[in-house]
Amino acid sequence: MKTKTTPSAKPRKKSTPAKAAPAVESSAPEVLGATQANGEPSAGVGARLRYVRELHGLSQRELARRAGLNHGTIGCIEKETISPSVGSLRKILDSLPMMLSEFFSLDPDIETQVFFRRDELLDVGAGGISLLQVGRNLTGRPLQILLERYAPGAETAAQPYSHEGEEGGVVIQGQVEVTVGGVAKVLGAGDGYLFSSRLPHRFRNVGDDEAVVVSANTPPL
DNA sequence: TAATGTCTGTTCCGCTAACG
DNA sequence: CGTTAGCGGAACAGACATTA
Repeated sequence: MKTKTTPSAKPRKKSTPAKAAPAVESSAPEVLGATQANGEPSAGVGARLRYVRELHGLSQRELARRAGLNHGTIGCIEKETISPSVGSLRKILDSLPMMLSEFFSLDPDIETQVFFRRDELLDVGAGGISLLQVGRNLTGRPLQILLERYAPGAETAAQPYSHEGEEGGVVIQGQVEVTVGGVAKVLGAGDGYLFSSRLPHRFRNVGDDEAVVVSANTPPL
């Protein structure tokens, strides 16, 4: 259909930028396929890239310009006719900006989901604490909503910890000792809290029954 | 008409097998 | 073990097709 009228007479680069980036290269072929490291099927790199690009309102050419790649390469990646090297993908994501881990945690099918059934909540908790997150992927979102369940005696950490952000919530059931900035308070059903996450804080179920808290965190932990 | 996406042909690089 | 040729694939430039 389309014929290339003149063979490329321009001198080509001795090495492509992607392959010249030593920080991300290894001797083994390092390309990115359509499955995650854990082997689970996932949206392909192409679908993810298209999703992220459109999320940022960029055309293939604009994204290519920012990343220092050819627009045809972006198109091929999105159509999954090629698997980008880690170097190339990194350049693309750096131009957005986005981390590789964020990119591969994206699920374009879920990102647009508005309503979540109970069994669709993602449990991000551990150690006697169930933290059911609304939405499986919060990339690009400033807010995290959790349904927290604490087994009797369960605590978020042995020592209070701090981090950037704000958090607040309401105790639905049970007795939860909330320690913020060295001040401890036992909250019961209907009680709430709101504080800067920069203050050292800790949660502990001091009751005999399971404690339930609905909380909001920004940014997501 | 400009912007955008797709396609084709070419070049270069890395891997692998064959060979000395 | 080192070298070399062949092969596959990433990335490129540029042209064509589509759409607003």
